[in-house]
Amino acid sequence: MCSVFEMDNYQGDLRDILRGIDGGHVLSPELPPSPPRIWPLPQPSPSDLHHINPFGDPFVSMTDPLLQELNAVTNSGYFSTADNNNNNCFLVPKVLEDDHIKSQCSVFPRIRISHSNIISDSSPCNSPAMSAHVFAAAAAASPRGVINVDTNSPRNCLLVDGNTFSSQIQISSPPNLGPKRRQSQAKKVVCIPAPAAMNSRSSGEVVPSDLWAWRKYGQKPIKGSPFPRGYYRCSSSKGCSARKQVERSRTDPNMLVITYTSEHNHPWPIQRNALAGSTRSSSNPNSSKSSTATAPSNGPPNNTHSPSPASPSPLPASAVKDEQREEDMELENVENDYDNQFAPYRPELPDQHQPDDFFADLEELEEDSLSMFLSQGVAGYGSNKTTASNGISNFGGWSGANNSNDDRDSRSL
DNA sequence: CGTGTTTGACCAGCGC
DNA sequence: GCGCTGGTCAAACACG
Repeated sequence: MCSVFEMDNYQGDLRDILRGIDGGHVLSPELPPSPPRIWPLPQPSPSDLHHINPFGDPFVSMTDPLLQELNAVTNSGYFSTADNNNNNCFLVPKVLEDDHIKSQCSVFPRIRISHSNIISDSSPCNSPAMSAHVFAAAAAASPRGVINVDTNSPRNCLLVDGNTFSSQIQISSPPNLGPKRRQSQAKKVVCIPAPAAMNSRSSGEVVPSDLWAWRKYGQKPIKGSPFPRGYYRCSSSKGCSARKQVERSRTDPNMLVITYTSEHNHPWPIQRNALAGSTRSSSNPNSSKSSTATAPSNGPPNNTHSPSPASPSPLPASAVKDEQREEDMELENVENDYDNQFAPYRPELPDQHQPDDFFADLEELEEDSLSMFLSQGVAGYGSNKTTASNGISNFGGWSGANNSNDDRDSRSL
C-alpha cells in the first residue's frame, strides 16, 4: 500500500511536470539557473532547464532540492530514489485529474491514508524519513506533481509516480478554489496531517514548513470553518510573489490544508533568512505571540536548525524518536518534549557537502514528517519506525491560530 | 535594525 | 447598490 500525495494541477499538464523529470531528478524548466545553489547538489544542465515550474519553484527548476533531499536521505539509508524500472523509489511529479477537493476532504480533503502502516519496515525507506514536511515541501516545490509514498514497495518508499499506487495522501491543486478571486492564479493545495497536538503553543496551529521562508501577513476567519485561515507570503526574497494560505480542514481538524499561490521568483533560500522570525519563535513558550509562522521554513540562521519554537515545529524530531511516544504523545507531552529535546537536536545526516540549512531541513523532514503524519493518519504506524534519531522536525512553523484561539478570528482578519 | 506577528481597516468579487 | 466574504495592506509591536 502506499500513501500518496497527489497534486493536481488544474491548470497544468502532467506532461509538463514529467518533462522536467529526468532520471529521478526533477529538472528545472524555465527557471534560470540563476543564482547558484549553495548546496552542492547536482545542478541541472542548461539543457535541463527547459520547462518551467509554474510556481517558479526551485524544487522543480533546479534539481529539485526536495528531491535532492530525498536522494540524500536515500543515500543516508532512509529511502532511495530512482525510477520505476528499478523499483527504486523516486519522486516524480504527476498531474492528476481534478478532484473536487471540497468533496473529499473537508475543505480540500486531499489526504487519504488508507493503510495504517505506511512505514513499517526497518528498511531504509521507512519512514521516519518521510514527513509531511517533505510532502509539503514537495508540494510546494512542484505544483503539479504527485508524491507517492509507496508502502507496497519493498521499501515503502516515497514514490512519485502515480500509477500503481493507491493514493493515500494527496496534494492537489484545487480545480477551483472558489468562485471568487484569483481563481486564475495557479494554486496548489496540499493536505497534510496537522500536528496540532504537537504544537500546543499558544495558537496551537501548526504550519508545516516547506523550506521556504514565509511571513504571515494576515489571518481571517473563514465562513463555514471554525478555523481561521492564515495568509503567508514568501519572505525569502523581497520580490517573491509566492504566497500560501494555511487553514485547517473543516471536517477534519487534524488535517491542514495549505494552498500555494504564485510562484517563487528566486532560487531556494540559501539561507533561511527570517532571522527574526526564527528567533522569535524561540522557544519561549510563553511568548504571547505564537510565532506560528512557517518559520519552519526559515530556520534560524543559526545553523542547522533550530527549530525555532516560534515556528514551532510541530514536533521535535526527538519527540518523535520514540514510536511509542509518538502514539502516546499528548499535546502537553509534546510540548515538553519539544522544549527539552529541541536544543540538543543535531542533524545526523551526512553533511559533507550539504548546506547546513538544507540538511537541517531535510533531516527534520525525514524524521518528523512522516512519522508525524503517519501517527496521525496512519493507524498502524509506529510499529516500526526506526527511531529517528533525534531529529526535530519542524513542521514548519505551525502557526497559529488554533481552534481555540480564534477569538481573533472573529475579528477582521 | 531587520524581520516576523498581530490585527483593524480597506478593497474587490460575487450574489441578491 | 448593498451586504457578505475573502484577500491584502500597513501600523504597532515583539524579538534577537
